[in-house]
Amino acid sequence: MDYSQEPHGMFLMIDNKSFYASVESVERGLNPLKSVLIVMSEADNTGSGLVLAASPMAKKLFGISNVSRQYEVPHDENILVVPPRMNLYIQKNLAINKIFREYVADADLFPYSIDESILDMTKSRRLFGKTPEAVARRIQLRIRTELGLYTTVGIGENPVQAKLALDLQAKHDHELIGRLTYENFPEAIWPITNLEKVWSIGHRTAAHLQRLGIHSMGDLAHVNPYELRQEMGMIGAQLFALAWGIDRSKFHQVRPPKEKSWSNSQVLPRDYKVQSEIELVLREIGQQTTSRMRHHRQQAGCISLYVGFAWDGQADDGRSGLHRTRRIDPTDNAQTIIRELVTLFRENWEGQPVRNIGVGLSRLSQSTNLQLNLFQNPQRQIKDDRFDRVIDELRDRFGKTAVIPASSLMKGGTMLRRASLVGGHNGGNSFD
DNA sequence: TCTGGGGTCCTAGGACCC
DNA sequence: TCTGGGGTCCTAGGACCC
Repeated sequence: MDYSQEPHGMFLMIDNKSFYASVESVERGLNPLKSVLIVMSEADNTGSGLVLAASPMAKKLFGISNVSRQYEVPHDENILVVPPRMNLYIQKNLAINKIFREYVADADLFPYSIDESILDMTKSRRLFGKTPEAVARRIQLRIRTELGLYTTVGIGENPVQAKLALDLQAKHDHELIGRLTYENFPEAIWPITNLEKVWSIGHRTAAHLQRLGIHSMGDLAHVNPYELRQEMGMIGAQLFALAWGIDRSKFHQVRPPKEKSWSNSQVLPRDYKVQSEIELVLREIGQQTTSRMRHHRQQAGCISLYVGFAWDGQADDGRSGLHRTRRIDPTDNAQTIIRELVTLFRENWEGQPVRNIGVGLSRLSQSTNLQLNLFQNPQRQIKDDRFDRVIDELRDRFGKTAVIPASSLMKGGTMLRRASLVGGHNGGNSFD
């Protein structure tokens, strides 16, 4: 493989070790590496809590993993169980990225998720250390000293190498640093046989590769790339590049995509069988999603509805449900969007018990002035629109529970209970 | 596994147009 | 009309990530 045409930069992918659990430990004056602490979601719509994060010692001593269920967590007084405070984690994430900006220009910093960022240090590396590892240690120390948090760093010549170095090496390294280059890539990565561990290979793809006789990253690197592309489409071409540590797409894969849709979904506390109850939740979610979108001064040209059915006792792998999308005239009017959602639901639902409801808005565009629909009473439309905006404003100023539809107090409504959640989890304070 | 929640991207077939 | 070719839009569905 000739790497001379490939980009040779210096990228750091930095993540926070057990981020939520570490923040909670620091807040309590505990060392994040020594505390035995788990952050448990209190979202009670399913009745069973979810472990969002476990400290390294909680994982080691009690075998608790990040998405453990409540009932899997042993009862032990040595385990500190705390509720999530999403807003606090967002604040810490901002503080961390502020430190990163001292090492790279704004344009070379790419926050990837709440606990991961990519730094393109190709231009600035010489300023901060002799070797990439030295630069990484320096940044780690800064964050450790200022915020008390431990970070894990993957170093690569391109973003994908940095990501794999982070996931596959740094997390097991005693200095919490991993480094991949074009040169050491085969030695480091090809022996991997548990393909699911590799970023971008999920359960289904791993099984597909197994079926093709590909049992290791080395196997993947030595297939005929044209045949793989034939078999798996563009994914096949990407996987082949991945096996060689090549990142042709630059940031396209690793970079967090720009918001192109808004969606909300929830698991219901029980199976819903009554149409009016299902539609009530559907309206609430429609209202919520529309409200978020409008907050960003956008309107939607496409709506989608997801209705997941209750598990019927069949051992079917795939969960049954219906997913429908529909083009609409671009609008940011909640009543219009909700009407479309309900219509879509009624057209497709055949009475199955429902456990999961989701709403998506896409084909977004900047909403300018209200576009009047020719076929409806203009006064009514203007009034609807003004009403929506007033509600948004109240929610912005006084929180999401300031104004809720009276219908939400009815049986089946979940909005009130969920209003204080951030990302589906407890926000931890009243403003977000 | 008997249900967490919010996202994006890719593929394929049908409808429709010129 | 035993039958062209290229393109776009729409919808459904699959897969993956944090």
